[in-house]
Amino acid sequence: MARLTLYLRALNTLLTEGTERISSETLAEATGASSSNVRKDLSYLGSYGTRGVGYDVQYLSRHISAALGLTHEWRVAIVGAGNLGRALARYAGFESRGFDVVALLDADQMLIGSEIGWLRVSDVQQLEAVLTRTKTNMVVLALPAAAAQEVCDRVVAAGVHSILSFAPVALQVPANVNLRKVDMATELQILAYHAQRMAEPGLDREDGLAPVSELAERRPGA
Amino acid sequence: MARLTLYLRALNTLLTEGTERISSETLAEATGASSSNVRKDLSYLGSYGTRGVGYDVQYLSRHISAALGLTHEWRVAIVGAGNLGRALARYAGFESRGFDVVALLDADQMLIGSEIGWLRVSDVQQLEAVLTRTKTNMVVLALPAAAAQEVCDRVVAAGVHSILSFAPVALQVPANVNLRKVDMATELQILAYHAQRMAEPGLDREDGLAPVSELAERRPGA
DNA sequence: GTGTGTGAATGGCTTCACAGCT
DNA sequence: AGCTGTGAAGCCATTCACACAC
Repeated sequence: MARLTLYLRALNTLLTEGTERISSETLAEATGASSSNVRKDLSYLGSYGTRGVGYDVQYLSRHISAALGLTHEWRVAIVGAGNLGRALARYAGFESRGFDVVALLDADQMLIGSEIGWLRVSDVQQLEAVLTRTKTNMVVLALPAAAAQEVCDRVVAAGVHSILSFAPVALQVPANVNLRKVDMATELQILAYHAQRMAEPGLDREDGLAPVSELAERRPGA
Repeated sequence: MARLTLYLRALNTLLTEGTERISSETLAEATGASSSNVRKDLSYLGSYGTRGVGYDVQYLSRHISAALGLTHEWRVAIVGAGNLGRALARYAGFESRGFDVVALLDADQMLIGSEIGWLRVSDVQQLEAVLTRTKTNMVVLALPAAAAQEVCDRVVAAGVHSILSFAPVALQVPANVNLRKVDMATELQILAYHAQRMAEPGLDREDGLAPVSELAERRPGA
């Protein structure tokens, strides 16, 4: 599913380069997927390819855009104007893909009223009013764990159904709200885990221990 | 697997609160997983729980840390001192979990030599020297798509096996290198997709169309 | 009774392999 | 010949359900 967005990006790049046709194999290479993966994914959207030839880049790009809901205009508010919030507000990658950042909010009086990029920081106390006025339909939470749930509840109560959270906590939301989470520290920890496994000399020993017991026994009970 | 890091975080919070025991049910709520999920995950590390009682928080926390490789010291270099790179460099969440940010590099002469947080920006031309000097064993790529692959290759050649990329491209790395990707624009697009699906009035109609054909037919061929 | 540990069943995603169209 | 479209098979993760330990 996330792959569709990668296909779309690759296709748009190809478009600007003037490429007109592409095979599943080539598209797979460009996006890091497998060719059967590409074909299966695209077949779910309907059969837009031509056997023996490939896919028409422009035609395909248009259909994926439609399937992804990029016809809709998305108005994004970022809550939290700390390091991350500011970086996101200035990130050009959003605007270029149909996501308008329409508001930036924070609780810090020092920040409220200041300009970040082309936005003025609003007071999070006026969250509801700001979301309504700006017609926000998507919110990005870039704030500390402690404040996240409360703000999240208010965002939901204000009628926003799509939330992307960078706060390192498990937020509780009703079933009709769509919540996605990005957690950078977790990403690093997963890397650390794999790095450790790969460096582990025990991996090439030849007894028949399953990975499970191996892991359990490497650190005997404290 | 990513859940282990969430368990660990929740457990550490509980530790500071003085909680000594926890059930799979409670831990599941705190992390957004299911209780059978928690039990299965933990059973892979060995059987550290007591039937009818639950898990010992401190004991469990220690074992998960070990399993995740947090005994190792991780030295992280961030390549790219743009908005995102600077935000990451100042992000406190890394240091607190055993990841030391030891270098920040960029290609922009305007930035090289300036101070961000407690780091001085190095010239990416001296990448190899910096990585060696700082004993970096993990790299975060926070740079434009166009430059990502080249820098990535150099990082790999310099002997770093763990890379976290924020660049919106599919990077090619050898099999012995661990690469993870975080892509914020993709996250927003996935949200947009789901929001669109939920708003779709066609969802509650009663003909027997499978989702597949429904999607294919919503936008008839151009 | 309470809550873990774990086989069994389920469901989804990925890969394989090849028929069929150009 | 080349490449898509798609059933079939395989694989992994999640959920279910319950025996068992406390």
